[in-house]
Amino acid sequence: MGRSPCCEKEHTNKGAWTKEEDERLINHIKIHGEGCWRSLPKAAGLLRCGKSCRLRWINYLRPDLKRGNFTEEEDEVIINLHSLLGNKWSLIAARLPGRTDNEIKNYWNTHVKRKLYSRGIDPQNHQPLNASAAAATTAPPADTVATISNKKRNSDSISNNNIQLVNGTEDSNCSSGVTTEELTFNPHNQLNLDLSIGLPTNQPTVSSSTMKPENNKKLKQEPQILYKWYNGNNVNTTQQGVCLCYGLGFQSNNKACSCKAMGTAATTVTATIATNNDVCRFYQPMSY
DNA sequence: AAACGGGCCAACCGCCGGCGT
DNA sequence: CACGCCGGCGGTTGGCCCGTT
Repeated sequence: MGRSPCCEKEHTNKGAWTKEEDERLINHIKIHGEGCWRSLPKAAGLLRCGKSCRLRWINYLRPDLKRGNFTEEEDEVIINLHSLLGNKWSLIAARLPGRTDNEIKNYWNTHVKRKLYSRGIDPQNHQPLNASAAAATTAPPADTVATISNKKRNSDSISNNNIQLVNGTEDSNCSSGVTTEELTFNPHNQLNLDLSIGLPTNQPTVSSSTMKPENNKKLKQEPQILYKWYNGNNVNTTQQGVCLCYGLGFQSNNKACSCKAMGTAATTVTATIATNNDVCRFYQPMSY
């Protein structure tokens, strides 16, 4: 069962946006900021669905968008992240400043796929084409393994063959544990993916021994706490930073993993080992 | 010059999760 | 706990553009 439409179908324009509509939208957001998309069209004098306004703004009108061709570096980042995340375009876009999920998705479908095919790589599972054909009969494609389904995103843990997903593990070096999704792919080596947005230091933490479902639930609501923390008294905001982590590496038992830090604004990178569960972690404080 | 076909990309659609009541 | 609203996401579509015949 689908939801009812977000707006009345009648009396709304569809299709390509006119220059005048763009200007109305830009002016409205300049004055009022990004607020309630549902009420925006009426307030801005637009005969458009709120979702349409949002999409137009995010994908086309936003001032921080980087227009133009993708660079080789961006290509490689997209390929690497897609091999880990699958079609999670919004997550991939989060690592490419100025690029939108829609743009990356289109670029993937029109350019990168072809590029990978020309390299003899199956874009679905990032395996050599001939090998992936053989593997298809014996193992699930990488997309199946590496994709965190939206439908399962809230599960505290999921075991599916060699995949284990843990949400909000507070023993991460990202002390906030605000949003952490770890993916442990464990055929023989462990391929670890750690994507998180959090606070690198000074954030109240919960010991793993006290970690219970209700605590986990509490952690998921912490973006509100984060906001207060940054804006509250007695906090020197110049010393704080949002921690944007991305870790990838193969690890061997009890040895430092070979995590490769990605991102350009890193000031330090710390790699550690979690002795309990063989999950490697690091955090990468980002200067504000 | 016209017709055709493929590529590209902005926009739409349907669904989902979070949140407030 | 149930329900409805809203924002966000990924998949798909439709129309424009451009190269080829």
